[in-house]
Amino acid sequence: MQKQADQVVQILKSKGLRVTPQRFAVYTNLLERQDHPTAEQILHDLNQNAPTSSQATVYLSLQTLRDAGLVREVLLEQGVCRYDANIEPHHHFRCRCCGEIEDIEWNAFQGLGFQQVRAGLKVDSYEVTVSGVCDRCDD
Amino acid sequence: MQKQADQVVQILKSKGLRVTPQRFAVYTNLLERQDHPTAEQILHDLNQNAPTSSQATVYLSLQTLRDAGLVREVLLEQGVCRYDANIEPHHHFRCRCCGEIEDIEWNAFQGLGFQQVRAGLKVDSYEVTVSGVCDRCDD
DNA sequence: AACAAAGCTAAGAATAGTTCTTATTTAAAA
DNA sequence: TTTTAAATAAGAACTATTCTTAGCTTTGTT
Repeated sequence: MQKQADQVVQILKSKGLRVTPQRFAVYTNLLERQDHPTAEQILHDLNQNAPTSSQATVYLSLQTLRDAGLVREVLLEQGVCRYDANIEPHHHFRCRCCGEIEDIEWNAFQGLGFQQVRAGLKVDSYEVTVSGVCDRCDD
Repeated sequence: MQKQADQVVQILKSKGLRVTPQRFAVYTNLLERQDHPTAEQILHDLNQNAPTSSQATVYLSLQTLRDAGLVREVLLEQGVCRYDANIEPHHHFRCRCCGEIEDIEWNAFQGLGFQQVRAGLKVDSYEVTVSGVCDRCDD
């Protein structure tokens, strides 16, 4: 566990970021979770026991981590910005019943070709967003 | 042109919506555009010459049209909700330089299979979001 | 043609999420 | 240590969206 913490410190430093307790807390919180929390949820989670980060700091930390490429935003609902510390390329599934978002591994959609995208567009990346019902809701 | 207006009226009525000037204006504005405007842009556009719709009415009209399945929301940037009157299944390309969003026809990604999505998930629909640089920016 | 009922709109207030401002504090390099 | 550039806290400000309430239009019914 201590080792993991050291790794996180190294990752942050390698991106040229100063390792502050707040920034560290935001990032490790995201790394530990499997869900895709909002800034608000992270703030609440961190301050549950003792106050550790102000609202502005959480928002700013998330922006900083996003700019450093350590977390990504997930936008699937209007007005809701979620965060994801899984920066491996992957896709998302969203249950239209409970709203839960879960990752889909990258190679679930092998063979996606770009032959027919019009010529002028230079493709950097892409992502598939799947909508449906998960097994928790579909009983 | 008059004919198109009649068609629009018929479409709205077929969804059980009353045809008010404001709602009609919002919908035809969206139908005429190739881009993916925000509520704010539509409001501005409609009120450019003479005041025709209040802010609340535009927002509510868009919600109503969305619930009726006549327009869809496009969420690709944090805090920005765009609207699209193209309800044929299709994908989106977003230029990371100018931010423009353009449609990609549905069959540009034929052969997407769902074999490897985990068993519990029931897939209703999906959509590919492509990020890159368009030819207006890449000179 | 007039009426009633349901639904719609305007205007501004309210809300939610996010960002900004400024003074203070702190991590990390010298 | 000392320095200094960067980060934080607190609350104000801002932006996009939604709500509230009163008044107005369609549309179905007479």
